Amino acid sequence: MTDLSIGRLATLSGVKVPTIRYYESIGMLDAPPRSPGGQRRYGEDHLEQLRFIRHGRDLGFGLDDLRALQDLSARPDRPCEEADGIARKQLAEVERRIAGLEAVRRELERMVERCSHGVVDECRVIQTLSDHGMCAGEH
Amino acid sequence: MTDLSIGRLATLSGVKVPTIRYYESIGMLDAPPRSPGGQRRYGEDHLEQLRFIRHGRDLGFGLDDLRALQDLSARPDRPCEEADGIARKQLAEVERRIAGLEAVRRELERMVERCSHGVVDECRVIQTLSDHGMCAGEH
DNA sequence: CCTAATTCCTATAGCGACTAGAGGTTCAAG
DNA sequence: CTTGAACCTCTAGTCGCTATAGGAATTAGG
Repeated sequence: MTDLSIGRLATLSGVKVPTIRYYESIGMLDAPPRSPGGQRRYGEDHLEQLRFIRHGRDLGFGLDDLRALQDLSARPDRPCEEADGIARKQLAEVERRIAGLEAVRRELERMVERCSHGVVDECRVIQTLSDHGMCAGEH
Repeated sequence: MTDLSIGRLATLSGVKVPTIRYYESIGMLDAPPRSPGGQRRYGEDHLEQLRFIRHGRDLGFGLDDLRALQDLSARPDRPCEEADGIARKQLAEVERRIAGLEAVRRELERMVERCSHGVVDECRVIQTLSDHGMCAGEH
């Protein structure tokens, strides 16, 4: 029975100490038992739980979605439609964000490429931001 | 001399009314004169300024960067190096974000594709989040 | 066993960039 | 002149943390 301090758990999970306490405070992570002096003492199960959250966050899931996915993973006999739906929704959102950022990247590239390195008055960067007509079709 | 209400300015600029007031409160947008009853009355210059901000926000610039760019655009005789630098920094940031999201998209696609639509216990979505080994190399 | 350094505790406030709501006032159309 | 939409200020909330203050507990070394 491993007996991890919060700092050790932070190192092993890649989640910072204040973030772990924050997760506990909002009910994302189970509250662990405490040492005689009142410090948190975690076990393997907490480490698992925290890695689950961490991985989900890295994939861009919101904490609400992760709570739902956590609840589902605790009920292995239920159909996985809901989990699948959450993942698909997230995939769609990520694709939407990529598409938006690609458009942004193209416009930024045009800005930067055409910059003549002269004075502000002729600067493509400032001009692009000022001339709303150049981007009217994009948003 | 156009004399726009805040609602009209919001419609013309695509920036919401509370956001316009927020921009004024943080000094992003010049405070306009007021009607006898105390309501804001905007001119063309404010519309220009707000469109500049809006366009910059759409391109992902932070308000600090936009403040700097605004200051530069008011000094047309200065070299545009700084503006160029801000734009390049933003382009790099956008490229970084796209790369991250592409990796996320690939992992989400694997999750969703392999979902067998069975029960949670065999669900690829939940498994992927739980099995940290599957993603160890990616973050 | 004692001390010093490190880690831990709670509680509160702040970040960016808004958004929402309450409760009241002004304006413009009919 | 009335009505209802739009406006006003102020405060608090959103998301997911992060930072700070002021202490208490733990651990490593001597």
